Amino acid sequence: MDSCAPAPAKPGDFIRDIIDDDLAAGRHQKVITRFPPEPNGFLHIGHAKSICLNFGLALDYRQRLPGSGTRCHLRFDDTDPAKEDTLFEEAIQEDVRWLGFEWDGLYHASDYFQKMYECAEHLIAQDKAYVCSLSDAEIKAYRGNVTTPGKPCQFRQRSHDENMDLFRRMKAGEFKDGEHVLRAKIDMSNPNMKMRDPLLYRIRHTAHHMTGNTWCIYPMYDFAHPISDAIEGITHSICTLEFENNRELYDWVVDNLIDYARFPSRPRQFEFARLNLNYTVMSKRRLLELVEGNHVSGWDDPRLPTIAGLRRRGYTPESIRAFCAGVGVAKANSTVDMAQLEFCIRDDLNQKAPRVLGVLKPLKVVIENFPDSRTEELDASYWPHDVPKEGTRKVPFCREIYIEQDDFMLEPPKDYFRLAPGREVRLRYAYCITCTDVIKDGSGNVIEVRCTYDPDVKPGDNPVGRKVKGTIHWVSARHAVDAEVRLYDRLLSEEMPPAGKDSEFLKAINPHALQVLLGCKLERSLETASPGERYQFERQGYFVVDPKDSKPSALVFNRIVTLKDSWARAQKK
RNA sequence: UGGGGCGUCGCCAAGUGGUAAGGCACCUGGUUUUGGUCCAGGCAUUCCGAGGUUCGAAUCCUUGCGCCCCAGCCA
Repeated sequence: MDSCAPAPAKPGDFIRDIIDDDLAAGRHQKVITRFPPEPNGFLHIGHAKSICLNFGLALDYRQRLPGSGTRCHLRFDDTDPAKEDTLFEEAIQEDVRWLGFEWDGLYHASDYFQKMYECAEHLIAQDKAYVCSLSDAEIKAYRGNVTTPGKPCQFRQRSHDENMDLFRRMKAGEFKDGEHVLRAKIDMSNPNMKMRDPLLYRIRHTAHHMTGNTWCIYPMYDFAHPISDAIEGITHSICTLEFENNRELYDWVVDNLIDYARFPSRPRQFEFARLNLNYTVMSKRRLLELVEGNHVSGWDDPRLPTIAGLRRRGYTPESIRAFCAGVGVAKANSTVDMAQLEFCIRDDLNQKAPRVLGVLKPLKVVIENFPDSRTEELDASYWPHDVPKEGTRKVPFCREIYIEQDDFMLEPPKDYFRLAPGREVRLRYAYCITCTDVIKDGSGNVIEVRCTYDPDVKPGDNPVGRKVKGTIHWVSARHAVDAEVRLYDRLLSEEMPPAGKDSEFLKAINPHALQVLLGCKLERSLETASPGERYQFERQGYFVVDPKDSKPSALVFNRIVTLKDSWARAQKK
């Protein structure tokens, strides 16, 4: 803020309202949040919403409460050794940083395994937990269902001593996976199914990527999460709506341990609606299926809504943050329109991406009255009049050029103002040309267009006495740089993937989500474009030099997003 | 069916008893050497429905309806 004008009424959201209230009531003097991914997959744009919320909260309140210790942790929720991996942890850290956030402390739930174990023994000592030796099928049966209360099993009566002995032997590795579990002793007939003596620990003879073989019993999420939060002094533990039922258990765990464990805070859980986007999939299961089933090239495939995918697609962190801010934080389940995300990247790149000329589907044009021996070097601005930036390059103009196939029509409709037999168009930054003839192949396809140019109208000038409505892009045939261009579009061709539990959604994959174009003709200046650089190919869209596959000798561009195209939209009607 | 949540424009979303913000999308028109950008205008007499309280209700009460979540030794 460099203005002394009163800050505009901040949008705010219900979480900030709660925090403001907590601060005003003196319940907290600082705010500590955390972003707690499980390292078993890549982050996607839904996580970005949570990241922006949690880290954003820390940033905002640190400003308001300087020196208070307000912060946001990154914590890996690594309580299930079978699914988690260091590989994912590295990718997650890279993604969080790329989005523009830095954590105040990196933690693992596994850092607290010893403490959690002690808490479990404490609960046993307090008769608040017991070792249950039912099979998983029996546990399920005893739990009842949403309309039928569960019922206690015989093991619920075990003595403290027996429970303690069994639990210690579980830890010592005396039992096989599944033989016993530790459960909270709460209420088997509680209307909230999460409270029907939930499992706290299970036996897993599996090496953990952080703790190795130190443990063969691992805490469940509902036990590990509140304890981790409380140990770290988290004040506001923000999660998604599906955990609303778990909040009662979260509170039970904290309340039953807070005096014993002397937690530095009494954290509270708050739930907000996770992000859903149409024309794509966001669930871990579906993303995993796409990757492992080789339906995409990997976690960073530009068709995916993963952070890595969006990054490779050419999205900017700023655009993703703007998107998250625009979407807001609330409690109603919702599905945001992909058009909103596309708007954000166009809006950002409009100011950031230099304009260049590139012909994707080339059609040769010969300008008959332009000498073959001549080359003109024309000035072309990198920026349109409305972007306040300086910079130009020279583009060579010759007798033979390429234009876009879509910019020529044999029998154009009246409102088509590009090139057609007898029609005149302006070549961007160059001359006006008139089509005098076309050359077709054996099957009647136009393979070359013959034109003449008006030497009296200098590049940059307007012809006198007539108006030339259309301007098209072009590239000098002799100077063009060949490139591969990957045209990306929405992952799915349907707004919502079929609901099926299985792989139904695969049928909704948009076959045109990736179209590879070879032999595209780009202007000479792009020869030295380097990986990660973004450009606007005028009249077509925003493109990025693929960070992985592009080589100086074999350029590869990814289409980030098309430009809005009111002509194409009008055509559909 | 028990419990927990949620229902404001096509999609998000403010609003917390004083007479429906904003963004996206869409539609009009203008500017334009990008059919881009930008600019101007339009876009909910009504807030899931029905009653009620009140001078006044999206906001309070009652009662329906709809949708989501919970029956993993996943998170």
